[in-house]
Amino acid sequence: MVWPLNIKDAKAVQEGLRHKVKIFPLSKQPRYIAAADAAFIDDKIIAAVCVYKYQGIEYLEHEIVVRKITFPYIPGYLTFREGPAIVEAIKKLKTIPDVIIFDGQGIAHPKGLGIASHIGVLLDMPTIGCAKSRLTGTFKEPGQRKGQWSRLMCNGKTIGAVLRTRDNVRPVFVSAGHKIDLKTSVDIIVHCTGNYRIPLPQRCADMIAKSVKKDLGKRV
DNA sequence: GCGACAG
DNA sequence: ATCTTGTCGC
Repeated sequence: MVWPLNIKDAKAVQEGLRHKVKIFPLSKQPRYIAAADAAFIDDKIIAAVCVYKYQGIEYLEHEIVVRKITFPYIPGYLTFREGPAIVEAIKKLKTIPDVIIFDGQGIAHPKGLGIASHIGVLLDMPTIGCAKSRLTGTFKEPGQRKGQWSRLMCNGKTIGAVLRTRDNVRPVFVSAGHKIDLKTSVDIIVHCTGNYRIPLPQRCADMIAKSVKKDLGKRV
């Protein structure tokens, strides 16, 4: 798997993959669900991906990958910065997840190819984008109660959902990644939500990445 | 040219 | 994302 190292090549890659994204409902309820996230320290990126059993949201396993950063953070090109390490971590898993949640957008992206959609196409797996803030699109503030959501719009099209995962807290931005649709994505995110704003598997990946970062920091 | 801008 | 202490609120 080759990754571009500059904006020019990255744009070409996005152009070649953007039309390969497929949106349709998940055929069956997932058995295993995973989530990925990353942390940074010096010139390295720490990718963490954890797998949960969908029924009852039970933790099963996690994998970690640490490698050098090869691309800067540029809005709209997050995949090229975090994708390489995250994909490696996903490939190390013993349990193949039925759907993967990403900390970022799915199709709610300027080119319709956020990190969730991009990696979904690369791995040919169902993926969901669950970002903590908006990248593109307009919306009305959703109701203040957990579970309430409003549509994220772009050119008259619904590209995602602004979902309240807890009462009176900032909403998250959910969008279909690949091989799934918005309704199913929202249902899954709601199912994975405990008493925190961030879905449990995603929160787990975040904590693991940060914990590894802490260890790498105190090099003994 | 100006403002926006996932992590 | 990351840098950072205490602090207000459920």
